Amino acid sequence: MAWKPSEREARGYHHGNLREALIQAARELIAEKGPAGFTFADAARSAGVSAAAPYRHFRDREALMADVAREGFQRFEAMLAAGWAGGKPDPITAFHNVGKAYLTFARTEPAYYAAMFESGLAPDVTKELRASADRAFAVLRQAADTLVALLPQARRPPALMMSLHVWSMAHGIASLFGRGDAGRRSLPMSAEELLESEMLIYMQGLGFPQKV
Amino acid sequence: MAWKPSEREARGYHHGNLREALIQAARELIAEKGPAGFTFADAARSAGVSAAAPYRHFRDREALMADVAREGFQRFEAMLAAGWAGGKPDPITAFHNVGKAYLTFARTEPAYYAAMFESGLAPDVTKELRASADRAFAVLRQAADTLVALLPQARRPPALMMSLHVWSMAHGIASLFGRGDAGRRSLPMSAEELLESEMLIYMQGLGFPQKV
DNA sequence: CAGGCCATGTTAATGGAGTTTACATTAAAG
DNA sequence: CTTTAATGTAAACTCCATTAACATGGCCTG
Repeated sequence: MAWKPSEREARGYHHGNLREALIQAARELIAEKGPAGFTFADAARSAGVSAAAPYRHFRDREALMADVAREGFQRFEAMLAAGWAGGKPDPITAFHNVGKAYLTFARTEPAYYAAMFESGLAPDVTKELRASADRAFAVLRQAADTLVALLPQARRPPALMMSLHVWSMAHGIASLFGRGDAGRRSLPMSAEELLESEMLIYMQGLGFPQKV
Repeated sequence: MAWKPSEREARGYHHGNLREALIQAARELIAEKGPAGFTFADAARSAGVSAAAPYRHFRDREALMADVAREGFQRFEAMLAAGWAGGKPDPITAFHNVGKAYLTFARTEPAYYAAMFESGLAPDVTKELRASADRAFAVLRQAADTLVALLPQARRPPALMMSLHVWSMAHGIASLFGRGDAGRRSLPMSAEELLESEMLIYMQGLGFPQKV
């Protein structure tokens, strides 16, 4: 009775990298059925191991979710930083690119995005989670620092406030219209166009010129 | 063997208004443990009936959630409309009051808000749900109509776009900073102040005067 | 290269909870 | 008084979480 000899042969008794495999499985399940749509046992099944195996790597389901979110924030940070591109070609264009990167991430990585923002996870269940989230926000914050420095000192808004404003715009649009999932609202324009125009008007209100 | 005679006497064999009682129970459970934090059976337990009773009123958990959300959108609409107050005392002030009402709703009715926006419910699982959501948005939309009419025709933005922008701001802030739940990020200012300043800058960008 | 440690998985057992079907009771109508 | 639809109940069934006891094999040490 050779019980699934191929699988066992393929990976042996030990999985080799179960931790990452579980995170990957969780991502796929979240993408399929939402952040509440999987159980610890489901993740184990998807990874091809017994239901007890995950306990060697994660205390419980929430710990697994927290690690998915942490990984997500790391990639998010990288994506926002790539959008900013050190302020090239000019700070204002680069700022808009950060906004685009935000929406691109939400659309191309809905599973990470859901784990990060819609899983009901407290931002500081873990020191590491909180830290990675802060690092991602810091990209936005630092971009805002650069931008306000372009304005005459008398009319500089607080950079923290400005970064919170832009974060709320991007997050609002991503949450409401950002994902391709069937159920979303239809729009007369794309989420990207919507955010672009919103940021444009906002920055006009702060007295930025359209271009540098 | 008088099994809980008092309760039975109090309501008789039939509950009388189980449907509403289940919605109420769901709200309390959502407020406690988040939109994923309750089951059909939990709701039944909270309402004081057996686990199978809810099936007489709702096809499944999702149908119950949809009705909570529908009720939520109705109250939401009323709250936004009260904030608008027909454009009194003046349209710009009234518009800001709509924003405040949005945040107030998110804070004072976190259960409704979660069911409406964070439950993973598709906007059109139900005709009624979709309709009630549209009616709530229509308040914002109509306020925007009134506002753009204040601008000289040459510089009028599309009112639909403007309403989507403001919706995304309010929703973004409510989602990120709006609830008192322990886990949220700390801020240098209140969510209300943040939204107020954001809308102010945005409207300045559109060329609105600070006051009428 | 042998021996043994220990991280990693497996099986099995237990307890608890959710869902669902078949049956029971009440209220209201004829 | 009987019928019938609405409303609940009870119990079977399935699945999940969790733990304990055992198995495997990679890798360090001598």
